[in-house]
Amino acid sequence: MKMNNFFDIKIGSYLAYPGSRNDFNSILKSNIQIDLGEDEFEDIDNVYYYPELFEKINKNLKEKNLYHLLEEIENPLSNVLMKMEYEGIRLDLDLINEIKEIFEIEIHKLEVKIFEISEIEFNIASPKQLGEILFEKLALESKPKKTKTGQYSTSEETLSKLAKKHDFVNLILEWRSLQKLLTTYVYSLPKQIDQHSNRIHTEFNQTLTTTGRLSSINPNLQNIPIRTKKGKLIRKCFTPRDKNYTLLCADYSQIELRIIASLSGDTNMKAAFINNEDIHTSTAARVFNINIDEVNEEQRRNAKIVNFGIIYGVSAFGLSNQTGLSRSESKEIIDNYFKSYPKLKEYMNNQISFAREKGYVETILKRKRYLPEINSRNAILRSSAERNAINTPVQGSAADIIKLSMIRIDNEFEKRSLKSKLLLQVHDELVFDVDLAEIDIVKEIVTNNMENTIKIDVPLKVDIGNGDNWLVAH
DNA sequence: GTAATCACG
DNA sequence: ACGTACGTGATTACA
Repeated sequence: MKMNNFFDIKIGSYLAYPGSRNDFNSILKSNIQIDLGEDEFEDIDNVYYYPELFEKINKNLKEKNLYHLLEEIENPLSNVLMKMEYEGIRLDLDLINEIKEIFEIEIHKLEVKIFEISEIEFNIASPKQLGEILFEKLALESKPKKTKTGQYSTSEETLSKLAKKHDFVNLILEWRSLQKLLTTYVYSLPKQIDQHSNRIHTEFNQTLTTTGRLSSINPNLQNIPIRTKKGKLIRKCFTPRDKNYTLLCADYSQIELRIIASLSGDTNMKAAFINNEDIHTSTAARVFNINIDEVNEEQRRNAKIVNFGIIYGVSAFGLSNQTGLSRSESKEIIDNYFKSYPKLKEYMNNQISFAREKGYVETILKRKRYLPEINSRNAILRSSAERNAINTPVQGSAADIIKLSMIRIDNEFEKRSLKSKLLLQVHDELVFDVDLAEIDIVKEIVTNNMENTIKIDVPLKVDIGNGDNWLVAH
């Protein structure tokens, strides 16, 4: 076969493990979006025997400008993920059993109190039964909110509003969060410890998300609790492999906002990051037209919500929902926001135009997401595609950056024959099991690669720390 | 199997 | 005039 017309695909050199979800065929389908039609092949070696397939792949890579993404990111990453899955992470069984006892005593107390008030035992976990108790037996609300299937809504949001007036609802909320922690983490994680390695081996899916992020299953180690006091106890159970090791956590500070600052080229937002300002405080100062040192907690909190909203494709309605501000106040804040960061509005409109014209949007490494509904006559579908057009380049570029960092860090570890291992990726964070003797060099390698592997128009900043468990390392 | 809920970035 | 934030996975209840 003549190779001159083809890119030199190094297929096979990376895909070391049979049966992986992240095989070459899946990567082509999801990340490169190559439709192989009826020509699907299971065994990667086959591609060498089917010149027409080989040609089809190369034609796609060339047309879509995706050779680099396949060759420099997704293929080598599959090998890094394989090693992370193989390595696993240690769970402190004694500690999680202590936590189990504490939680079980507490949840039992809650149940006694709840049934005292309801005067009848019912299944608190059943939204249907709970709705009937709350809104019929106890009649806590005159016109209760319903879900789309006609059931009473008992979501956290609905219940939190009710809880101000009725303490009973607080008991339900506490029971729910405790039940969640018990079933999803305390009971389930110990069952997932591998018999041979005594460690938990998650599986990373490289070919699932629409934006280029990874996902994690069996168990999902990308949603280990951290936001609440009790949740933090769960995170504390993840520990280094032994007393000669420490867990190291490195996370990007505000990577998505830095990316949108860079992509939009907005001078004001770029300046905030270049001057190492607190972005939410800076935003509050601009939006509310006050000095940085005059920003109060509430203003910063609202500015933070707007900053996130911008990344998601904000509307005045969505903002007022999140903040409790009125619709008109929200509109005013958003108007001020775009006056403060004028290029951002322009950038968002440009992304939408780009998607309408080309049918897709792309990240800084040319990862593409196709948005066929961007030209739909259905306003709901169209606005959804427009929000995707804004959000995907931001979320996806962050995924590009951390993926390339992971590959570089892995290469560096191999080159220096370090014992320390990359264990987990949580979207903007990497977790390592670090040999204490290597801590200084590992910190240097990790920070340097995460901050400098891909340059954008503002500095990337990494917070790094280590300790005897995942909670204190953070 | 789907809906509802809630854990994370 | 419309309905409303982006991306995931696990658990439980229930049709």
